[in-house]
Amino acid sequence: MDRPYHHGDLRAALVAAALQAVERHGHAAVSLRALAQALGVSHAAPYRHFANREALLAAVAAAGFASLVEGYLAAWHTAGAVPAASRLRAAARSLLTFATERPALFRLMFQGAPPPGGRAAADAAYASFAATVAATLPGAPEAAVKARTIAMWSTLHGFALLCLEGRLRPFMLGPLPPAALLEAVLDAALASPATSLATSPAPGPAVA
Amino acid sequence: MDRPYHHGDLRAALVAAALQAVERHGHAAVSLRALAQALGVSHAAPYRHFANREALLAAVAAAGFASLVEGYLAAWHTAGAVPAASRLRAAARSLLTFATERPALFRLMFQGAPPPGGRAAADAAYASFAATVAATLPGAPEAAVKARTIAMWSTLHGFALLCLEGRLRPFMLGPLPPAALLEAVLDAALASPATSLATSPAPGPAVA
DNA sequence: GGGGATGAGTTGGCAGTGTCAACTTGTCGC
DNA sequence: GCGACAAGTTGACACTGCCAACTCATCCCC
Repeated sequence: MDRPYHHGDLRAALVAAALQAVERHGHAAVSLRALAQALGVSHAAPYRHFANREALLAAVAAAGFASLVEGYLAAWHTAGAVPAASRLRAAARSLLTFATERPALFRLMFQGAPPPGGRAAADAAYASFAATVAATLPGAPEAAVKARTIAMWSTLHGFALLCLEGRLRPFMLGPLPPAALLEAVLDAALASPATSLATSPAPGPAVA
Repeated sequence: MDRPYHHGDLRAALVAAALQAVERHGHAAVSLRALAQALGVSHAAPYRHFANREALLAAVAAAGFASLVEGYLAAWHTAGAVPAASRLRAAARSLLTFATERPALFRLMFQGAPPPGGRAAADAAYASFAATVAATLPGAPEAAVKARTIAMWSTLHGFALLCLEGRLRPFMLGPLPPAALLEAVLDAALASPATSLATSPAPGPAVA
């Protein structure tokens, strides 16, 4: 049986294969030519569907974001009618689980400046996250909610990356069991400090 | 004037040139061949000093860590006799400054699993950080100190990366001025939640 | 139903990369 | 002076992303 001239849905097949390759060997090791060969098409065929390598990886990252919010919202909803803080904790835990279970994909999603076309998926994911955080702070002023959202995101994002990059070495933990560390970090992420929202004369971060 | 056969200190020259290239164009764009050409040596000369590209980049990252702790400790010491929390805040601010002022170098330092030989510099940097955090928590039990250290690191690390990757978009900040956000994140990082250090049956993070 | 138009896939090639093996050149110690 | 050894060179291989020119299949329209 010889393959037909037209593949059928090469674009989707490429994204799927690239996702698999990313998860298996990291996004640095994906080669368009290797993917094409694995799918039985010629080495230039991918360029009919993606402008370049980066565009294909952006599509993979978008799929990753979709999967991330799916798990996040599922955790949020199945947590049910427990206090809002507990729901948020459950959702945050699902975030960290995603990061540690699919490290290479997570890296791809958050590494490097996001490509122009790839911002939509990331923005949508942020929207879901922000909504759940806001739900735990009813009546708080907008600026305080936004600050809390980004602070919490920072803690979770930083911890996720430190974990999956193998940056947390045993000597840093000492007698502290990993599970306890996880809980402590969740405590830190969820704790709401008395945020001093007075504008102070400090250098601000670059906001793109 | 023709160059002598032996370069003199090609190794140091390579690291310096690579550092410059990283800061200018990002570590993905450094090419051993281009560096060699720029230094007036043949394309294979770098392999006399570095086993491969990764080893050279590891040396650059190590230099970055040295520079990072230099600035960090300077900020810590010049903060002087103010309360411990303020000193730590000043030091933390220097960390974020480093990240936003030298984004490409920071990325290189923390991205991807650290190479076997490149752990020493990162470990030394962590030691400085941990020492300053511990100084603000006199008398606290070891596990609590370690948990606080990593939680604080997570927040700072995450915020730094979100900033320098351009992940913080204007719509996420709304009316919140960047300087206020910075302060809010520092508040969150420095706040000490009532850490529940009881071991709970939750999946722990992978610790390498 | 014949016949373009057009999207999808192919072949071939270019420039550039990391890496290795074999060779040459300089330097230093005996 | 000479031989060992480190440092640098040449040449090659396999691989990559990307582009231009070409071919094939399909679909719409008269």
